[in-house]
Amino acid sequence: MKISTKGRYGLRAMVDLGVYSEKEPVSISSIAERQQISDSYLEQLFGKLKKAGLVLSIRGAQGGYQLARKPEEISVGDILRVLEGDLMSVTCGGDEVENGCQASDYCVTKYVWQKVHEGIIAAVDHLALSELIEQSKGFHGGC
Amino acid sequence: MKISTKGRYGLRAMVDLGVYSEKEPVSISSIAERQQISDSYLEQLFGKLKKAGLVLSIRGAQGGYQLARKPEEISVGDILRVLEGDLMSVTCGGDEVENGCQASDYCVTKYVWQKVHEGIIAAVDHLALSELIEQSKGFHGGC
DNA sequence: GGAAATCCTAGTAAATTAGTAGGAGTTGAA
DNA sequence: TTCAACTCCTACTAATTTACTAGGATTTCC
Repeated sequence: MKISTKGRYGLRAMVDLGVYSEKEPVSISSIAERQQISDSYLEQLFGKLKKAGLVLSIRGAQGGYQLARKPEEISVGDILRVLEGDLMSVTCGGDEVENGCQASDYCVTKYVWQKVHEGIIAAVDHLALSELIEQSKGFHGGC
Repeated sequence: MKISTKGRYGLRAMVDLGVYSEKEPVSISSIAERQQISDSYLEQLFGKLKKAGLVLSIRGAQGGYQLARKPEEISVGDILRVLEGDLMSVTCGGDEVENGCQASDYCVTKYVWQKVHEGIIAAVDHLALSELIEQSKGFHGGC
């Protein structure tokens, strides 16, 4: 159970974007350089983020990306859900009762996955991107 | 971000074990049959569970497995940690500050992974296997 | 017109997951 | 004492997912 690079890189990139795109759009390549992430990989992530309506793009020279909403209105959960897919997918049961669940399957364990899911969601949805951006602004140098 | 079959199967198997092993040891094959899981795959999982001290085994004919502790003293977290490895590993920073963390890496995001980790742990460590066993006993039929 | 950018899709190497296979060792019971 | 029912162990493999890379098409400012 771990977060993939999509989520890790993507979140870092969004914080970066929040810090640097207040006035002008920010290009993928500048984020990539600052964050030490491959250009083309980041491109893909921003494709998803755009499709999900979290960022907006300006094409052509001097173009780039900006946050689509105020960073207070974007939660970390919004970002991770786009990049990681469902956070904690509980296949057994879920919405459709029909599929998957065999007779001998104790669905008791489903309760566990729900609890875990709730724990993750609580952590991630109550945290706004703006908080990370603020922290990041007052933060210089290594770890 | 999802739980693998190791965690899902393993947890179900442990509940099954709790239900059926009160008097006699329970064989892998009987669990496998009830839970519709491959024998040899389950074997591997029980290898780990045994090594971790969560179950104990009785070899030879009429042998099998039993819980090593009272189910109230085994948390779901104990089980999942054994089977899934660390729940939510936060590579950046973590214990060693030295490795991985480059100059341009905003460690702000590390805060997020800690929060998520705490959320998962809270859900999973405060839930005893016994609770699932009880639920499961009063539960017959499909989902 | 050309450079700087987004956009889009396909491919691919590496890692992980999920599961098989096969055999060696142990033990209770017929 | 032999056999069947077990655990134990480890190596192998197929499928899936992850983490990229590559290359080109399109848009737009200067």
